[in-house]
Formats: sequence, C-alpha cells, structure tokens
Amino acid sequence: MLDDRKLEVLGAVVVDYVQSREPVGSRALVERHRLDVSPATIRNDMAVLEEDGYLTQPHTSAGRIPTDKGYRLFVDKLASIKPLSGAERRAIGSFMQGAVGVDDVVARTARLLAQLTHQVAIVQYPAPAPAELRHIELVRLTAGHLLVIVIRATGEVDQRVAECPDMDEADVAVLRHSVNGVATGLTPASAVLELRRLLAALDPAGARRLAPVVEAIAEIAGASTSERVVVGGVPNLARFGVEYEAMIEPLLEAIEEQVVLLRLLGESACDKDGVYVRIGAENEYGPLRETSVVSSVYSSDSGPASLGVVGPTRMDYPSTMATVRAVARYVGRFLGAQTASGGDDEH
Amino acid sequence: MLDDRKLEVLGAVVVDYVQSREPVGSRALVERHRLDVSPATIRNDMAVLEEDGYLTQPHTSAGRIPTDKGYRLFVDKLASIKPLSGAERRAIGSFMQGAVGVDDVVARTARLLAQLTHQVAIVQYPAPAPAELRHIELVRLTAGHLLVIVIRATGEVDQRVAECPDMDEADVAVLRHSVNGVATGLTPASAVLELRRLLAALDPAGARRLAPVVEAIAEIAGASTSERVVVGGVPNLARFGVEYEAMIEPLLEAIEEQVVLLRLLGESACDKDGVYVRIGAENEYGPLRETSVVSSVYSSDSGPASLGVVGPTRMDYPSTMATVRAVARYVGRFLGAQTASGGDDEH
DNA sequence: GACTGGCACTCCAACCAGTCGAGTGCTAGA
DNA sequence: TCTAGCACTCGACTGGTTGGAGTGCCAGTC
Repeated sequence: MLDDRKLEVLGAVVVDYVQSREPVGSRALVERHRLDVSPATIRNDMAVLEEDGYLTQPHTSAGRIPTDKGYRLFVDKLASIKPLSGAERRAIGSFMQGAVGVDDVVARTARLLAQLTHQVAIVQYPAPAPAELRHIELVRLTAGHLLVIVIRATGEVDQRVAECPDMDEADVAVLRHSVNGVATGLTPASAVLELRRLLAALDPAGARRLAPVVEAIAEIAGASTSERVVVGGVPNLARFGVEYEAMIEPLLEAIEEQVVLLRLLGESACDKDGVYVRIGAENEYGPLRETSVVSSVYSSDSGPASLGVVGPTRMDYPSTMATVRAVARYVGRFLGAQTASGGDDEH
Repeated sequence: MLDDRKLEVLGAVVVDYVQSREPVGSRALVERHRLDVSPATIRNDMAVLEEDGYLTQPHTSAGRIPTDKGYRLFVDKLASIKPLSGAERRAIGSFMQGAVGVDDVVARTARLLAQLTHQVAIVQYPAPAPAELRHIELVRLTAGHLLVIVIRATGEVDQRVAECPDMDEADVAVLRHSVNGVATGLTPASAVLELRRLLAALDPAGARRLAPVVEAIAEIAGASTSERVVVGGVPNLARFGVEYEAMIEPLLEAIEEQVVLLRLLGESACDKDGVYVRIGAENEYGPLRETSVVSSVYSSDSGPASLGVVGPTRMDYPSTMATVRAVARYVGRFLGAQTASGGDDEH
C-alpha cells in the first residue's frame, strides 16, 4: 500500500526528473525536498514504488525514473494545477487581442499554446455554426465537375466537388439561381430539406443535374464536427531532447495525416478540472507511445471542440495542464460561448 | 587547370559520397569507377581538387567529400539529368489521375514530389486567375469588422477582413447588393475601377461604409502572385541523417514561417533545362546553409509559379532534378498551360 | 611530363583495463 | 518502523594500445 510519504517520494522523483532529465537517486531526493528521513528510508520506499510499477531503473545502481503508470498517479493524485503566472496571463491577453474571425482566433491560439508550453500545439476548428446559409456558388471546373461553395452567415466557407452531367455556363447559372432561391436564408438542415423537395418536383433531366449539388450541400451541412485542425510549434519538437529523437518522425507523420491528430484529440473526456491527459502508451496511436497529450475542450457557440499539446512524457504536467486549461477557457470566451465550469484559474 | 580526368574524379567522388555518406578514398574510387589509373594518380588529382576548393577532408588521412563548390561544378558541368524510370513516370500519372480543381492539384503535387524524391516538397499556389468575379459576399463579423469574400469564375475563394463603421444586417445587405451589382462579371481590375467610380458618386456616409470594402477587394485583386504554399513530406526530414540533425529545427521554423519558403522558391531563375539548384550556403536564408533547394517553374493559365524540394546538400542531384522538372511540366500541363521548353523527358 | 609503386606518416575507431563515484540492497540495531 | 553502515554493482571516464584506412611524397619508369 502506498502511504503518504511514498506518494510524496513519487512526486519528488517526477518533479526532479522532469527538471534534470536524469535518473534521480535517494540522496539527491532528501536534499532537494526536505524529506525528514534518511536516504535509506527513501530507498526502501523507492523499491516499493518500483515493485508496484511506478518507477523504474535504467540499470542497477542508477537512480529511478517514473514509468507511465507513475506519471499517471502523479497527474491524478498529486499534481495541483499551478496557477498561471501574471506574465502568462498577460501573454494570452495580448496574443489574442484584436483577433477577428474564426480562422484568426484558431491560428493565434495554436501559436499561443505552442509558445507558452514549448510543445506542439493542436487546435481543432469549432464545428461550423448551424447558422443560416448566406450564399451558394456553383462553379464549373471541368466537363463533369461542379465546385459547390457554401457561405454561411458567420462567414464560414465550405467547398465540395460534385460530379454532375456536363453543363454549359448558362445551365450552371440557372442551377445556381434556383439553388440560391431555395436555400439562402435557411439553416443548412432545412435548406437541404427544401432542396430535396424541389428535386422531387423536377423533371428527370433537371433532377439529374441538381441531385449531386444537393448531395454536396447535404454533406457540408451534415459535417457536424469540424475535421480541420491547425498545428503550431512544430519546430519545438526538435527540442524534445535526444531520448525522443525516435519520436519526431512518427509525430511528423501524424501531423501530416491530420486524421491521427483528430483521433488524438477526439476522445477528450475531461477528467480533471476540464483537462484530459494521456500519458505514453495510453494514447492508442502506437508510434506515439512515448509522448503525452494534454488536451481540453473549449466551447464555441456551435458546440465544443478540442485543443491541446503533444510533448514528451517527461513534461511539466502541472504547468502544461494549467496553460491548456486557461487557453481553452479564454478561447471559449472569445468564440462567444460560456465554459461550463467555473473560472478558478483566475485568482 | 582541371582536365577531363579531374572532372571525372570529382564526379565520382560526388556519386560515391552521395551513396555511401562516407568520405571516399582513392582506392575505393578506382575500384568502383574503372578509372584506368592507379590510386596514387587519383590522389594527386584529389589534392589539386582540394586546393581549388572542390573537395575537402574532414581530417587528414580521411577520404574526401565534396564542398558546396564541388557540388556546384558537378551540377553545372557533370550532371546529366537522368531520364525518369518507367515506374516514376507511371507514379506521376496515377497520382495526378482524377485531380480536380487547383487545391487538389497542388496538394497532390506536394505529396507526389515528396514521395518521389524522399525529401521535403514545396509547391507554390499559382497566382489567382484574372478571371471575372462571380460573387462577392459581405459578412458582419463584429461591430467594426466586415469579412469580404470574393469568389472568382475559376472557383478560387479569397477572404479579407475590412474595418468598417458599424452597420446592422440590413445595411450590410444593401452594401452587398450594390457591390455585387457593380462588380460581378467583371475582371478584378475593372471591378475595382467601377467600384471606385461608384464610391466617388456616393454621399459621404455611404462612402465611409463602402470604402474599406473596395479597399479589401482591391487588395485581393492586386495580389498578382500567390503567397500561399503547400508543403509535403515533412516526415522525410527525419531521415536526412545525423549530420543534418542540426537542420531540422531551422527547417521546421522555415516551414512554419511560410514567407521563408516563398523566398526560397522565389528567385528561381532557371539555369539548366528549367531546373534551378541552390546548394548549401548559396541560398541566402542563413539557417539553411547546409541544405540544397532544387526548384523549377511551372506555368498555370494565370502565369508561372514555383515548386521544388529541400534536402541535404548531399543529395542525388541528377534524379532529383529530373523529378522536379518532370513534375513541374506535368503540373503545368494539368493546370491548362503549355510549358515553354520542349518535352525531352518523354523518351 | 605523366603515371606508378612503395613507404613513412597521420589520425580515427575500436578495444581493453583500471578507476571513480553514484546509487543500490541488505542487515543489524535503535 | 526507521536508520546507519557496508558491500556490491554498474556506468562513465581515462589512458594506452592496436589496426587500418588513407594520405603525401619521392624515386623510378614509360
């Protein structure tokens, strides 16, 4: 069983190791942490912690380093989320100052997170607002392809290519006019409904032209969660340290394959004050088994989306968690919605 | 003076070093390259080449490696651009098959280049076509900000935020209607002209509202060269090798700061068969002084744009150059314009 | 004059042994 | 239950040795 002191020892090992990047021994521990016992006692405690899988030794007669399980316990039981420093709070404010529009906010957030945490930041776009459609534009790309561009009242723009029977410019103009006549001003959902009704009333030739367009609009309308992410601070990963060198290729792969990032952020159930931490092998994308993900959920007026950072398992969890949480809340406020939880990072 | 054999030796050193990544000595050279002279002769040649700055030694009694100057001579005088293999030609075809729209073509090109060269690929977007404007949408973002969205007949979409005096939705609708009435169907240039004329005829209050919008449209229209690039194959840079480890952070920085990439591609005067090579310190962005850039220009129907790859100075120039050239031509054909030079990569 | 064979020299990489010190595990005692 | 002490382990570092790859140079040959 783990008594209080053993937990304290684990915490101290984590803190020291994160700082020094070197296995930490019993003597150094008592010296740096005012534990009022002798090194030998600590050794016994560490032996127990190792037996239980919270610590490990790179080799006999070296100090101990935390395992994934050790970090997990640390994060769950021991880490009190540090309040942000004034400088950090100010940085957030000045970074986001004057941000206009979703694109801008998301881009700045990514840079901000990366800069504050010195890690790789990932920000998911908020789901498109269910705001009414402003305009639909059809552009003839090639003989069989029509580009469907949808603009919402919030300024969000979506595109999709529809495969249609060939039409000349005049046909396209007619189509555009009728689509806009029906859909403009409606919410995406009801626009699709109305368009389907129109489709049913059309002669077969007209229907064959319109159908793919309606399909494209339906797809755009149906994408309830955004699948776009923005990444910031990629250069930071060059500084993770030599132990993590093997990680940079997989991580770059993941960044190139944005799908993986979405999956990483995706399951952000929030366990601790709205921050979710996945340590090492806990995140199920194999190649990233030596990195941790700290993420949170922010709310925009069109629903929740995720944001977070990816870094080495040996990271400063308390501050990273604090930063991620603070940024998530700030962005939530910026994008016009209230976060559910209280604002206890504010004092 | 450099006689033929010395040039041959230089070429052989480059080829061997690129392949083996290790300093190459005189004996290995004669063995691998059927030079019908003794190692001692080669040694003399290499001494001269070193004196002239084409080769260098990591330390006495090690083999030689090429300097930037050596690579330069190799590329200029010695490298005959390899014809592509059938597999590569087929890869290009199948990769680009069914690409629709500029976005798609550019994205696929980046991936294709990265995959064929195993390096980091950079593709500049073609300049927006001077095609007529299809639609202009104005969206009220905040009290003082209007988002101006411009759609061209080619399907290209541009956005810009304009700072306007506050308006309600009705005002915006009026504005949108009048802007579209004037500008739709015109080329960007004449649209701006007409809008300025309209502006002059307006009462001061109306002019104050319209002016920033016209300004935004003018900016969009005025951007004659695209400033967007797409990057592919970033994970490849993890495989450049240990000597280039110091390069990955600067390169990632450059990729994050897209401006640097544009500058890298920007000055692609074409010297050899339409491919431009910058070796090591030749490219003026300091931190990249150990990487080479191989770029080319492709032509879209709206003018030329650049594309290329970034890799270690120790790269296989002949095949990289061949690949870059071939892809540039292929993309040029795909985006609807003819390349100026003949198609001698086709045999 | 150009090339070659031979030889002395340099320098790195690898190996080995020895030492040092940090850190552990264990045990006896408070 | 904690502590002090001691023997032990093992990596990091040091210095010396060796082998080999590669050079530079020189005298000799065509």
